Amino acid sequence: MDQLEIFKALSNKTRLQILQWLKEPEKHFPAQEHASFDEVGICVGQIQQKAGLTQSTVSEYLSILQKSGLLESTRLGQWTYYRRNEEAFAALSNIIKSEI
Amino acid sequence: MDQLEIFKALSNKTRLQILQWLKEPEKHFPAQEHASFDEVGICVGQIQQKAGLTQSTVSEYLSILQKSGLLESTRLGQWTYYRRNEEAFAALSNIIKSEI
DNA sequence: TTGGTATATCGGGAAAAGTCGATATATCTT
DNA sequence: AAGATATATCGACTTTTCCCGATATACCAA
Repeated sequence: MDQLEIFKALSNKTRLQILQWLKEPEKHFPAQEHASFDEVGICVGQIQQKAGLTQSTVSEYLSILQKSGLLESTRLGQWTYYRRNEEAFAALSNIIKSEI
Repeated sequence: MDQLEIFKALSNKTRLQILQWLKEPEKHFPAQEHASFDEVGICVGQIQQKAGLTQSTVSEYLSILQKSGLLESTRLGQWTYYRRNEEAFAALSNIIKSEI
């Protein structure tokens, strides 16, 4: 758990927004055909549309969030789904309370 | 409480380090003549020495941390003392647990 | 009021992050 | 195998951050 890397990942408006959207997918995204929200999360395309940035930018943002540990990804067919890693958030909360 | 501003403030190795030092001042800094650790914190010069960066850089870093709310400052004579704002850390921990 | 010390601010060069379009890769369909 | 779709990666340009030296400001002491 690299604190610095996590804080860098969180230092961007759009990435913070994405994390919030993924907290309540059914509230922020239309139903998906090929996979369920709960199991694998949301695919890149849906997130990209909502973010209003280019595909390459959003793909990279998701990668940054994943490398930090805050998101997890699952590849299903031609789609990559991202979902929150709630354990990482809990751990971060504790780190701030006790270590930082 | 501007989350983005806080995370940006935390996105630097030296600034994270400073926060840790200020958590246990007596452990990381020599005794001060003009003020007590508990009441006002540590003066810029002490922090600068320990950080090994220039005075201007450290002064700016402390200002960034203060603007984010994580530090508070007190001016006493020609010295400015910085100390942690523990409430801000607690609030941040809660935000991560519940909002982000 | 002059000089000394502590801190803040300013201007700039280097490095990193933001963001894009183009292209590569992976997978599906036919 | 060929074309279509989804995602990842690359190269380039712009903006932000890092960090410095120089200078300004504030306060103190004589």
